[in-house]
Amino acid sequence: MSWTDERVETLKKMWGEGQSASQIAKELGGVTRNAVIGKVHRLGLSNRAASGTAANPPAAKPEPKPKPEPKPKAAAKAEKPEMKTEAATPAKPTLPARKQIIPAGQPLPPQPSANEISPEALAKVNEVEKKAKRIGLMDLTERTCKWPVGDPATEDFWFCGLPVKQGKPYCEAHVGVAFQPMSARRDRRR
DNA sequence: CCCTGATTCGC
DNA sequence: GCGAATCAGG
Repeated sequence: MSWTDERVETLKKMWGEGQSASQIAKELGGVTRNAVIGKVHRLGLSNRAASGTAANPPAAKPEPKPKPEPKPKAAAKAEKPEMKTEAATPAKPTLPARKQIIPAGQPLPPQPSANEISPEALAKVNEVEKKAKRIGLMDLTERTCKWPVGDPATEDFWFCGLPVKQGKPYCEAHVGVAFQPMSARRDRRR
């Protein structure tokens, strides 16, 4: 793939909209986020306002930075910065979403009531639940999907456990059914 | 671990 | 000009 006018245009547009390099790369296809970033720089449209990272407001780049020469190559990597700041997470005592603790056999009332969720999203969830890690409450971490599956009062209860969609408590698929846009949720039918 | 953008440098 | 590898940070 090469940087055709069209592709560059899309790149500019998306970058302007604040899309991440990886998203842009995904959209364009055939390129990696590195390629996108590289192009962005070459085009000179780098710093998108004062972003959270790479702060360099005024003049502050007189660091020639000779050459760290940080490549011992074949040397074993027995070095670990290890900036462990956060201790282990002791598992959450409460369920992340939806109240539960309902005796088995009872008609589960709310639950992510299907029916008014986009069919596509539901289908996706069904697929995903086949590959789910099926982890237990104690195995939940910041990056595991916390979507509960099954009846908590039964042995047949587990959490999705797939990688979360960064920031969100659920994986891609479950985010889809968990956070429905108001617009899509309201009055589907018709 | 996941992700971000920034830089370098052989091609 | 290009972008993988690397770096630096969240």
